[in-house]
Amino acid sequence: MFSSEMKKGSMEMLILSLLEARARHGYEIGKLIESRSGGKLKFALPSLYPTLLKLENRGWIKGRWVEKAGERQRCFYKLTARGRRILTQQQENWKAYTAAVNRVMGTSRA
Amino acid sequence: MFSSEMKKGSMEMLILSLLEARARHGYEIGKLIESRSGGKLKFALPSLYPTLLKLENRGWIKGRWVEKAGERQRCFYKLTARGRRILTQQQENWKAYTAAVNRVMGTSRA
DNA sequence: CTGTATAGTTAGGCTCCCTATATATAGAGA
DNA sequence: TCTCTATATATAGGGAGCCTAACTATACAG
Repeated sequence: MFSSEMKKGSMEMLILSLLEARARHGYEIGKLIESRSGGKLKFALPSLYPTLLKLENRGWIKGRWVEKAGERQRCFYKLTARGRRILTQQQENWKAYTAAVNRVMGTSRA
Repeated sequence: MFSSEMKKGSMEMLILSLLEARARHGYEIGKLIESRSGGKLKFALPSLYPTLLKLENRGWIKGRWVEKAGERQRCFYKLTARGRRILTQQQENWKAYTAAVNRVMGTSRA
């Protein structure tokens, strides 16, 4: 639905924000973004996994592999204390950014 | 102020929207985005000029070189009829996108 | 005569997200 | 039985957008 250009920069914030409530695995995060946006916002799954690793390397999330009998193993990620602080920053930044874009456009007819 | 990743995809729409009122040259567009956003939103000038050429090649804007005595020549771009239609689409798309992102984040605590 | 604002250009590079492809398991339908 | 779909993760290679560095050139202020 939306171009990949427009979506750049928002995947990180969305992942962090979905992990705020509880630990989730990659596939679930991808599906949640899609369903909660009413199918409008989607990210390709192979884009998601490297991003999760990157966020873990930064110490913003922490993954734990879980293996159940007769099930494929899955990695559940949870938000770290640092990730929570970063999320707050990113959400404030997002608000300021959309406000700035809207302000430039809103006054364009002046 | 904002990361280059976050800004991806918005430069085009902002250029088109600033040309809605009247023809402007590249430098003016860059400075207008900065001033109208209260200095928060900035694009590097060398990024602006190739984007203007790209938009012209797509037929969304039309440039005209103006030379005045004792002044450096400047290229004034104006919005074409097609560019005006594209702008409307992009603005609707932008609204839908920000709404989708906010919806995913807003329900993240559920 | 030096610095700053104006105005535009070229070159090279980084990051994000994409598609294509591969692996593996479970369940539904023909 | 065979195929398709959903679940779940990973690697490789590439396109697009914006960045910085460095340059040309004019006008004006100090």
